[in-house]
Amino acid sequence: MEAKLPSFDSVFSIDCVIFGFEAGELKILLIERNEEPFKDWLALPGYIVEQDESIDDAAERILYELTGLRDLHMQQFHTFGEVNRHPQGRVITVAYYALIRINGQKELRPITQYARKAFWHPVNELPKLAFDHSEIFKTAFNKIRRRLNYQPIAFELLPEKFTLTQLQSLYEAVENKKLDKRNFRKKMLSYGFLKELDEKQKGVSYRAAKLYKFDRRKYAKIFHNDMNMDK
Amino acid sequence: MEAKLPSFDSVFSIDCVIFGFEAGELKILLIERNEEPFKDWLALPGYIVEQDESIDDAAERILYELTGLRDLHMQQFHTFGEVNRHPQGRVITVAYYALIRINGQKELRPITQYARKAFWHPVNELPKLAFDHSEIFKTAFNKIRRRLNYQPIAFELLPEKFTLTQLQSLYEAVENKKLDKRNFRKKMLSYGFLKELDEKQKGVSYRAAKLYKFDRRKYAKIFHNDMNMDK
DNA sequence: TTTAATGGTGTAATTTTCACACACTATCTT
DNA sequence: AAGATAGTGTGTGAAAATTACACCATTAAA
Repeated sequence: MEAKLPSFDSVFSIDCVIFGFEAGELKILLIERNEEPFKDWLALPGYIVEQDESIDDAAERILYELTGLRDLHMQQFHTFGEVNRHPQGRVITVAYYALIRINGQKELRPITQYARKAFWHPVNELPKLAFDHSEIFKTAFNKIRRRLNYQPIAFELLPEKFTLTQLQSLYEAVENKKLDKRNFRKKMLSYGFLKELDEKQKGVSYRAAKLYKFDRRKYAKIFHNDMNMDK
Repeated sequence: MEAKLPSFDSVFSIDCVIFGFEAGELKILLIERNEEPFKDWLALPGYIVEQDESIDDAAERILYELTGLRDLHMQQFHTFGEVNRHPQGRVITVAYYALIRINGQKELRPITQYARKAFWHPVNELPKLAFDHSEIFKTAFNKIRRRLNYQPIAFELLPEKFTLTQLQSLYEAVENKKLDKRNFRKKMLSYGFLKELDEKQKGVSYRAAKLYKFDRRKYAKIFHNDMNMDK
């Protein structure tokens, strides 16, 4: 290979905005940094891309190293390239998001020393984050807020078996407004991609709700072209 | 500034997908390359980002140098980071799109030697392009096709004063299907952001159509989200 | 058995979408 | 000046989707 390309001290990085839903609240995954710059600050999980890995691969690796999480389906959403966004030099960062089930028991455990810990934090009361991560988060949140209405992303945040009320409260959390219960149910069920199970909720001290499951096959059949849920 | 960042031979580039609309056809701007690799191939206008410019600034500069076009409102839409997308080394490219009025007379004239010429080409019969530019184009086209239905991007492609038939034929070109004239007009006018002018079309050999203008103020008032095309 | 908490259900009014056909007008041709 | 040509401009009814709205049912705990 000829070395015709210029050689700059330029660096690519990846930052991840990982959304989860727990106790009726939307949360994101943060780390506590253990290195300069911004040592001790809270930040999005993020690090530098190696030369011989694609950015998609890098995103997976970096998230794993900082949080112990693996095999999520991450999605690139924006690239941030202001000259001074990193105090130590030119770093362009490609930002990814993913939506996952928190599940209470999934252990978060940084593999590298670069992060001291990783934990879930509600999106409503986020502190100031390192670098331009607050802006990155805002962009991500706007993206998923829109996407919720035409892509089946809600089901990635809920347990595999969920009640209609849980589904509704997720929509309410993301859109930040109350929805009408009857209309919400009617509409969701009318799509035809929710499979009613024979099971009921357990361990609640009130009437147990039916459990449902998202049926990916039916969904794909119904919206076979692009994943268009609206209109 | 401490030099803590690793020093890789990694390069950022920008590629631009510039859409225009002329004679009922959707077109994009291509260049003929004058340098290896892919010398003599057709490609999207694109080049390498300098160290001291933001990626948005770089996009403007690069488009200007390769095509002579300036001051378009470009929008980042995806970053391509496969390891081997560039035969000479690691190059991650941030892709932008813009929609502009072709206007027949806008001169296209590369400033650098890097492109031999720049010209409009219909999107329907695109040849194979250099690098992964065919894929980049496809991604861009899908983006604007969706966006057309919830953002006022059509008006950037039309002359300032246009007829409803022109507007309709643009929608038909992008969505690739015929629309009903009466319903289309009724719907467009019902939004309330088209301003009917006192002028008529000129120089046509049939009944002249009324001209309309897109009223940005009214649009902003009605859909009080900001007018920018991302999110 | 009562209470507290949430689950589950239907109908009517309104709005939006869609399908559909013909007369009008400006220009060009002969 | 008469006719041909080509695109402009308009309304209605049917069907579908959206909204507003209130009460009884079930479970567990007190």
